[in-house]
Amino acid sequence: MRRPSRVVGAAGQPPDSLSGNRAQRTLPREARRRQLVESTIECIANRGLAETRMADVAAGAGMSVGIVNFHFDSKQALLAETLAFLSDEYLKAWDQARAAAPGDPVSQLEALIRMNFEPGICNPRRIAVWFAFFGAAGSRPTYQATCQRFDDEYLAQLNGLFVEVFGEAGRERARRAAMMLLVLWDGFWQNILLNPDGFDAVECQSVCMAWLRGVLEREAAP
Amino acid sequence: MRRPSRVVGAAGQPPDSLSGNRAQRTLPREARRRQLVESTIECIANRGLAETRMADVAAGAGMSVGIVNFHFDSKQALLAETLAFLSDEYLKAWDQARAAAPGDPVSQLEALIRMNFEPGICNPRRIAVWFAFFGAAGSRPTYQATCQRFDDEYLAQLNGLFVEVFGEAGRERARRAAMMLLVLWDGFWQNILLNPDGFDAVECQSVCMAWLRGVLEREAAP
Amino acid sequence: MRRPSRVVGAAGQPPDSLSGNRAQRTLPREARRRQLVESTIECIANRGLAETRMADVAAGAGMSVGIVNFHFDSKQALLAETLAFLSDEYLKAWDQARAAAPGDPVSQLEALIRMNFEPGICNPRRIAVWFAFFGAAGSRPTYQATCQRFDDEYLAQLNGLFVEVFGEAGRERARRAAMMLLVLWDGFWQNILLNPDGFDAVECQSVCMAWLRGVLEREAAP
Amino acid sequence: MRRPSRVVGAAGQPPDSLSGNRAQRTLPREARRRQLVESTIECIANRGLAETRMADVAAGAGMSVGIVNFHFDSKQALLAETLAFLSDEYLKAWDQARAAAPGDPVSQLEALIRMNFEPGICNPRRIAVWFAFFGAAGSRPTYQATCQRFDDEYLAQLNGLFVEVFGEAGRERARRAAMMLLVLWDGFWQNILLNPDGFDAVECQSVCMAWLRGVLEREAAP
DNA sequence: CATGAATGAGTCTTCATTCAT
DNA sequence: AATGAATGAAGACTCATTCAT
Repeated sequence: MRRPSRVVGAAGQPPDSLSGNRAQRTLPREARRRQLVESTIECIANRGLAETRMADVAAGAGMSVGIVNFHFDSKQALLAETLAFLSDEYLKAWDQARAAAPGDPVSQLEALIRMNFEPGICNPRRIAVWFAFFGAAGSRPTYQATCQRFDDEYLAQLNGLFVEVFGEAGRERARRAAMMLLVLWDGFWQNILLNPDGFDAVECQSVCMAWLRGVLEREAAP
Repeated sequence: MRRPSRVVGAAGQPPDSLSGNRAQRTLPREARRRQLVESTIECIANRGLAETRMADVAAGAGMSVGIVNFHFDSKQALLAETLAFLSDEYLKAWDQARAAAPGDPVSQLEALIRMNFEPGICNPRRIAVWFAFFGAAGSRPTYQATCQRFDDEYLAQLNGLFVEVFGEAGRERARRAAMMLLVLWDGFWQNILLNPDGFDAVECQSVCMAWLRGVLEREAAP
Repeated sequence: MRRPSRVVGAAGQPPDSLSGNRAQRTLPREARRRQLVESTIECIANRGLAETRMADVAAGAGMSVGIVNFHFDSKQALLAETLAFLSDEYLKAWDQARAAAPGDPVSQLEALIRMNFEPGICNPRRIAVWFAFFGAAGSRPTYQATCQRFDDEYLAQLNGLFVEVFGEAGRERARRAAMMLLVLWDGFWQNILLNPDGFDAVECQSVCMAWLRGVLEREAAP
Repeated sequence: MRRPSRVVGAAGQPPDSLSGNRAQRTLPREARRRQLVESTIECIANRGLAETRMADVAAGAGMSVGIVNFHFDSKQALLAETLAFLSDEYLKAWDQARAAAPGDPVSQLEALIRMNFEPGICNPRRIAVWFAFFGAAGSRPTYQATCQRFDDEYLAQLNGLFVEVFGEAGRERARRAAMMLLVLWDGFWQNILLNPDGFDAVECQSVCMAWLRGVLEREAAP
């Protein structure tokens, strides 16, 4: 666990100093919030959602407990923000993957599959945090809403890509393929979390790719 | 030293009261434990794992708080038992599905797919509870172990069935198909939990079936 | 810990049996109470007064919890009875020691000193129980009263013996000697309890005897 | 997740309130711990060890329950600290008594006797607390260890003083005298606790002094 | 009489939130 | 803004006592 490292200037410094590092002393509001959210992610990954204390989060960020409640009205707000942060991170990775890939639907799909098993997105800590929220989502409409909203969006995009592949006549096939792909990601993530010895990201990715090839071949073949 | 909690019971009530929800005074040990586990499942489904109080569980079972700790040494023990109960229930459904189906591997696989989306197994309450435990598994080795042990077993059985289908030469294909099927179930469950409007059990089952048919056709075709 | 050994007849036996062992089935009330008191002493010696549970006492006596409350209205009553039992046991040992010794005051005093360090009276378990009650006596007038009443009696008797030795003129000396002896016993007991490595009963007794000899010599000498 | 305990404090009260029994908001860590320990002593004296509740201790110190666990990890830790505090207090009184007295062994011994019956050390409340711990010591090795360690030390010091008096040839007499004195203190304390009507500190002290004079005279006489 | 499951008030402990400094 | 001691409601767990069987 990170030791509390004073982010603000050395304490010896007179508080009324007008020197240039005064700006440092008060980090931008957003930077502080970001630090706290990342500490929250660490804590949840390490100890679980229910075992994450405000004090742990504060200590992990090298701040005092008071400051957490200063930046987030309540623990619930901090957790909601943390989930939003993860969602956003994933959304950005998604958009970036599409933007960086060639425009043809197959390349786009392959890029998304790759993205979903990249270490930055698909690592045990991140997955543990996602599932901590999923576990609470059953009884927390807020979390469920956040997750659902994104799912709808991703499903729609995947659907669009498969429609490009299968054509208008393959609308139903496209829909099912989109569902399959979305579900495969979730399922693999879950198994990477719960059965890390049996599943590793590289193989999971390759199974997804193989599935995609199969789907496309059957399209081409008959 | 504690004072007697109740010197005279709410004994005004006639013993032949019709309020049937009052549990019988004495019941077999296992029956009581079972009642408490089922109340726990209800509570977790309703309020979540972290928000489930011993008092809620007791109230849900129409008992007093003391009796919960009488039958389970601690809240953790109760939760562990609840997960074990769910695991066992699923295992029984699995075995029963296989036993009731014709012996050929395809029938067996179809039976398992059907089982996984049957209302008794795949309903929002049950899934919420499963995911509550998955969410905590990231930080609770006990839960992870319970989940992992079963996963290994199911993966092995699915693998065996697909080997029967694909033959010895298709060992690698069988392995991947087994992983795919396992993962599909998990992924669909997750989406039924998080996006109930977008996914319903019937359609999920049909997508799984379609996937299976596709896998088999490709086996038969070339 | 003794295992619960059914005192009553084998359960197979018809309850309405009129056979002779029926008398066995229901042990005399006093015998039952005595068993429970002795179990209480064991428990207090092993775990302490505060850590002694009614259930422990019952288990130690091989009975059910219900029977304890049947024989003693409350835990307090059981504890009070236990202290009374110890007091009585000590009183009997005292009287017996005096009765068995020659009538001269010195022999009587020596007999009492010997009695106070006999294994039946002065053993770590008994002492631990005594001090458990002394510790509570500070805040429990009932205990204090029991202890005080006996102390007064013993002090008076010792006083009488020393008056016999010192004569009417030595009334004050007798009073002080009596106090000293009473206090020596208490103090040695305490040290046997708290510092068993530094104090053993045999040496304590011998120091008491030496003190007594000293007192008597000084009487004889000048 | 817990709801805020108090959204708006009883803030109507002006900060310059005269209710002096309200502790200052922030005080040195040690000062707070000290306050709590002293409240603990009061509680044990009033209600006994087993009947002392954390809430009582907090209330007695004019603080909230939470702060007790903030300064002491558990009730056990608080009690252990309280015993340590008493031990330390006694040790200091002991050392101070010796330091303030003339260097000759007899003066030292007299000073120690006086100290042991001074109101600051030998008062009903303090004694009740000591015996509460002694009573629990039988089943709590921690307490026993604390008591024993000091006893050994005091016995050694007394032994040293009596050796000075009796000379090398009187080693055995010195040892016994040391034991006697230690034991007299304990015994008198016990009787002051249990039989306050029969024993008062002043007379106890005088009996000890008389005993000491007797021991010394016998040394001088023959 | 005897049993032991059941009851529930009481206790310790935790921790989100507040607020004097 | 920042700190961290302080607050106190809430929850897990204990255990004397009761009572249906």
